[in-house]
Amino acid sequence: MAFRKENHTKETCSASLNAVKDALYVLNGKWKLPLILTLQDGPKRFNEIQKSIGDITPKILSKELKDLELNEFVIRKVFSTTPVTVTYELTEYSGSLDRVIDELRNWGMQHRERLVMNRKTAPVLEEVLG
Amino acid sequence: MAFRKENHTKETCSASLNAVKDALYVLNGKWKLPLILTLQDGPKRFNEIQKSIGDITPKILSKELKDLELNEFVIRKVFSTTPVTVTYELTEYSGSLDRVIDELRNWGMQHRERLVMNRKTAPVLEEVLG
DNA sequence: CAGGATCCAGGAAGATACTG
DNA sequence: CAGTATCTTCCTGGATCCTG
Repeated sequence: MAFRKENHTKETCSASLNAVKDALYVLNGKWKLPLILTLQDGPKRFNEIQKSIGDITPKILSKELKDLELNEFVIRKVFSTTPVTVTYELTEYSGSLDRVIDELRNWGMQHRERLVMNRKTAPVLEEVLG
Repeated sequence: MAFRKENHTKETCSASLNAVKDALYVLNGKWKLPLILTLQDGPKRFNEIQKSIGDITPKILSKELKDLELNEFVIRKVFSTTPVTVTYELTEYSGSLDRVIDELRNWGMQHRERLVMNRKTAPVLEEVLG
């Protein structure tokens, strides 16, 4: 129970806030999740990834993969073929996200159902899902 | 265990993805979390909120509060005093976020520790936390 | 093939001023 | 007090072209 009253000093509170922001930050952006998902099929090469998630430009893909590398979710392997082959694959550590993602997914599903049941339109969600 | 291999069809996968995106969306942005946190102290008025989280402009605060209302995390109450008094307070439903936030917070803390231990600088996190 | 370089568009957020 | 209106700025991400 994060941030509950009994433990609600400024210090613990802002520490908690920062931790949550850390977590949100590594998952945020348009491509992080799709990238992680597609790599769960196994190692893939740059162009394979690009095809599999469609419409991502090389620049963005490159940047996103570097982010994922920095956070140790993805490992980049270079093979000295000609021309060189580069593969990206998920690390074991990336599995630590499973619990978080699972929680987000469950909450997200019930939230959408709730809004629909209440016959409220939810522009914020519609925007995201098209 | 989201997105695990055995259940990895395109349909279930993209449904899961969308649910996660829904959840991320409602928590995202610069002000959603700070706002929820400050309202955990109890109902507050517009200007009180503004002072308590510092540096948010009325326009942004107004918009963020409307988002939180749409998602049913916050309820707006108008009192016919002169001048009118408006309070914002958390709904019970907002408590459903506790589990999610808790999971995010725990993961965020261990992730930061991990990166520090590995002596990797983590630009992505440093940017966020200053 | 695997990316980097350059330029550009759109949305989120800030500054400032104003109103019922 | 509780916002709205307008203008500007910044930042993410996209388009296009280029190279070891």
